[in-house]
Amino acid sequence: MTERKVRVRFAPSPTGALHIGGVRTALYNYLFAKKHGGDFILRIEDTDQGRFVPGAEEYIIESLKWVGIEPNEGIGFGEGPFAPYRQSDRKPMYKKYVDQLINDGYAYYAFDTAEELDAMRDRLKASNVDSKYDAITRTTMINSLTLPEDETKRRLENGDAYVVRIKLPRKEEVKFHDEIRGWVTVNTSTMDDKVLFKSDGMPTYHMANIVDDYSMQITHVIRGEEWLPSAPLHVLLYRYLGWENVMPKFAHLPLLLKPDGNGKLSKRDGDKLGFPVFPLEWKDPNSGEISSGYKQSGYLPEAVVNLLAFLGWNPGTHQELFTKEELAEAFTLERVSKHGAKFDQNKAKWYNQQYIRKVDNSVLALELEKQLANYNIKAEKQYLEQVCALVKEKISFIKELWDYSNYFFVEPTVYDETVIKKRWNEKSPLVINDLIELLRNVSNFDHTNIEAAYNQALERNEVANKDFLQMFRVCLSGVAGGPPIFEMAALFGKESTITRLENALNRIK
RNA sequence: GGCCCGUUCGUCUAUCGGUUAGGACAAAUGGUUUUCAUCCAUUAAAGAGGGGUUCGACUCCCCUACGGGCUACCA
Repeated sequence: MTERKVRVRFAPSPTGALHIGGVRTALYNYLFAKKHGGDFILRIEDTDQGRFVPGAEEYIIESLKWVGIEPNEGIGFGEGPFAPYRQSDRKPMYKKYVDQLINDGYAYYAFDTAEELDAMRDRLKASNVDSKYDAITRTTMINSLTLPEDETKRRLENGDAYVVRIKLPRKEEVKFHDEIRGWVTVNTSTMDDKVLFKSDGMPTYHMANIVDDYSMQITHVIRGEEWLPSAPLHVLLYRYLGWENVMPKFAHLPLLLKPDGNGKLSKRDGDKLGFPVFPLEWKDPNSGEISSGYKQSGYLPEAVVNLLAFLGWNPGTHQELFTKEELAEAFTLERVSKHGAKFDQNKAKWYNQQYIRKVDNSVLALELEKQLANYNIKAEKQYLEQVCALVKEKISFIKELWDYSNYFFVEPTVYDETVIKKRWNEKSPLVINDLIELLRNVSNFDHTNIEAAYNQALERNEVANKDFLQMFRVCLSGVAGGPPIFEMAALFGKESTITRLENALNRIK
């Protein structure tokens, strides 16, 4: 094969939300293309009209945009020189090649009805034989191989429903090289005469896939392992169409498995597993069921890219944090693992934490601002940034910003009971009163001065720091944990700090 | 059932015939933070089983077991 520009494609079907395994497949394609200075194409495989789900195509596009793995050609990303990129729009292109296969003796017409096919399968199953439409069984079925030539012609002219099936040799080894798994050999005796062209005039996946990859000059097919069994069929199609010299290289990715170790991750898992399986929130148009998305769950796209990249691939070094660019640089199909990977929530959380810490406070402030809007709270930008700086390393997900910072915006009305029960005593009101008085006289309300006033109040009442510090925190914020107390108070400001103490005094008894 | 692919700590994985089998997440313990989170240190944790090949196998071959995928006029 001559040196061709690397061109890869991600080719999902718009049958629902794109799940996270699909995003990983897209990512690996993207990384591979970037690594080799090639093109990454988005093609929509919608040959099954019955399974079309409205909104799914838009969802796929939005998802890819969110994670930042944008194709440079294809639906939703500027149609390139190989348009159209939606198989339903390419419908007229396929028939020609199907006819070519028939003329060359590699495919044939079949007129069997669904009932007849079922009957054949039942019959074969009953006699414990593999129930497939193959070199043997096709001789007992109704097709252009068993029908007289003029009868076939008559049926076609009459407009009878038909499909076109590939005519596989009875016994022949099909061998192909997978970039991840090495050589794979399958005998055609275990395969069946797959339908290439459906009675509704649409090609099946197998046919459309080969014609499109060929005509879009795809050099590498990087897809999920579920396609491995049909790869020999695809190899045969390239051969029969005379395209073997430009056949793409294949790489079948290991699957993403459910954490409980039972089966592959699927769209239907929705939220059942306790973590999102979709990049974006998805509302099923049929059931109305809403499934959460990584975005809405507070994941950063950079973290999703990084954690997905490591589910089935690793650089062979100890580095675990990679930017998209670094990934593209380091990525090789050679280092993709062969076995399925269970999704690990903890690791995902850890990745997100790492990325949140890297995010600039001003960016987090914007997110916090959005969350505050839900409560009709407005705050100054500078204040928001300072709050974010204090709480950022405590959170794992963006959406937790509010949970960890709400008391910066709303003065507490309830106080952590455990702490109060343990620490509140007859001296507490005295200390607080002294503290209020001392704080009133602090002119420069920064954390050192607050701390000095605090220590003075303790001394006056002969109270030990450890017996009161957390009490102080609870009076100010209502909760037992949080950022350094005096810095927190400094951010509240003098007025609010004093009000909070007064409120606590009135409410706690 | 048939065919294909796979199998290293609980999880993601490193190792490409010779290692005390390494790292990360999670866990446990201790320390720091007089809180939580962070951070630091420490601990525990793995080659599915059986045959070969070899001076020597986690690594190569075979068998078994187990896991996964496919087996539609779905992709």
